Amino acid sequence: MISEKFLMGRGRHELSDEEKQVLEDSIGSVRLVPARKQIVRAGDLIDTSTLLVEGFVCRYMDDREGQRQLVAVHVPGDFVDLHAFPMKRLDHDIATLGPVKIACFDHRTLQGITERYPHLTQKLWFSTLLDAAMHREWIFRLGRLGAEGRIAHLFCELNVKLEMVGMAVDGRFKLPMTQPDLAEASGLTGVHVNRVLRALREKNLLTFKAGEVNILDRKALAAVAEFEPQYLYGSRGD
Amino acid sequence: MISEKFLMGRGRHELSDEEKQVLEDSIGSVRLVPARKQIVRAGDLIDTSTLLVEGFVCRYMDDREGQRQLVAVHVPGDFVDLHAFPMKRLDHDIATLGPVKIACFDHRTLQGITERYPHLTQKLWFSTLLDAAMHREWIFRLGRLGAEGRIAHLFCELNVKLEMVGMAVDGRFKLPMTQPDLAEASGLTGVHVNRVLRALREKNLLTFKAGEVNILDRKALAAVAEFEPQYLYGSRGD
DNA sequence: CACGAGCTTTGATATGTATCAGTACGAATC
DNA sequence: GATTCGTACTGATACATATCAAAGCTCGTG
Repeated sequence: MISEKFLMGRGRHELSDEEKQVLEDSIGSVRLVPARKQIVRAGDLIDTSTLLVEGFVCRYMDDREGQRQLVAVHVPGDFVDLHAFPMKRLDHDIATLGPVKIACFDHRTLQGITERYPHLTQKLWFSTLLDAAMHREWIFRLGRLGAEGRIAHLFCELNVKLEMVGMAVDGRFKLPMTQPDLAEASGLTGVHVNRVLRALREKNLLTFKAGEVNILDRKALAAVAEFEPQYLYGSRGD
Repeated sequence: MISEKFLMGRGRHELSDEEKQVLEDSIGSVRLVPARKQIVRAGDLIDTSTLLVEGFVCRYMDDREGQRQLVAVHVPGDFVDLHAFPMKRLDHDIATLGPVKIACFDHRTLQGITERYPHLTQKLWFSTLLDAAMHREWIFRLGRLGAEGRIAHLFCELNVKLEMVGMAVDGRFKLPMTQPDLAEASGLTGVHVNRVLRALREKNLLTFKAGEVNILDRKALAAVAEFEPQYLYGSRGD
């Protein structure tokens, strides 16, 4: 099932078999996209939304000098631009990090879901709000944490998200990002990211080498990051 | 009509008279809350959502030392914690800035709307995504702008939002925030906010005195802030 | 197999913002 | 009319991060 990772670890079990099937049958096409390609440009009118099946994509905005600020990093199972369905346009760009596989959902098909499946619709809504919760956490990260905390927080978040879809084991996972990418996600320069990574390495908190993250001391890293993962689950009661 | 400002300036006209009435009739109670009171605490299970009718509220998260980071400032017409309806819990706190009037919507009532009024439901969904768009803009603001840009951006955003509901005229509006509040919204210290405000004043861009903002040079201020307001309208095609 | 482009790493210096330590002012309270 | 408390403002110094410059490394490509 192509959509099997959707909401995995965040209430996928609350979808009925019928709902899972409706979602799966709503997939219009599946595409492969190479690394470092733009998928959507800010301002474009769009009529499909994208579920990430394999690989990593990011969302970002450019400042006046063309410098990027990443606003989200997505992993398999994320409905990357579902919010474009109610919004019609995107206010930012989306690009791949590594090579990816994506599933496209036509907005007319999604429209049909909202008319016939209110519970499934609410789950789709819910998934867009998980993104909003992550956005808030990033605001906190950039507003209140120093450089080490920001980088540490990013790795903590990715680790939990990847664990939920079985792509991180024991604090180890692949991540097709460079140091300048981490800088763009953290409001720092590439040079400084390099020094921060060394500091984290020397404290035996984590290593990041050749696109491979290894979290050595999860608890200490979370402390540096002031990281509390509840927001990733939607803070639900169950 | 208590809910008359909901989506005002962002597609309220796309709601039918029936839908407006359904929304109005869904109001469970209207409450007055004094300034500087917490309305919702992070982690609480909640079963109502709050439409802001009059006044200002903010959402925020605390760091380990109890320092706040504001993640949003809300103005009348904003459905402050509608996202708590699909989410059940909040991952952050909500507090009033000045005294406010709020309208409460029971989640069971909202549930009924999602089952019977798919178009209205989509508008509610849309309104939560406007918040997400603002969150993204704040990430950009904190990640890529310096102190002057951050403060300028905040004022630009509030000006546009307040204009949409008729509460800002010609760049002038009331804002019950202190300099330390601005600092908490901008990832700065209160002391530095004070210097930044002086700089903006000396450049004849804006004044902020006794809770009253006066934007003197809107265009120049927007330039400092790298501010482009499309995101506030939901980037819609119309 | 050599080359080049982008990534990683390092050092020296510059700059922006925080921190510390107050003073001044204004509005509410007695 | 004096007092108090929060808010606004100022100066001196410390620190974190940016900027500039350059060398080494890696991997894909011709």
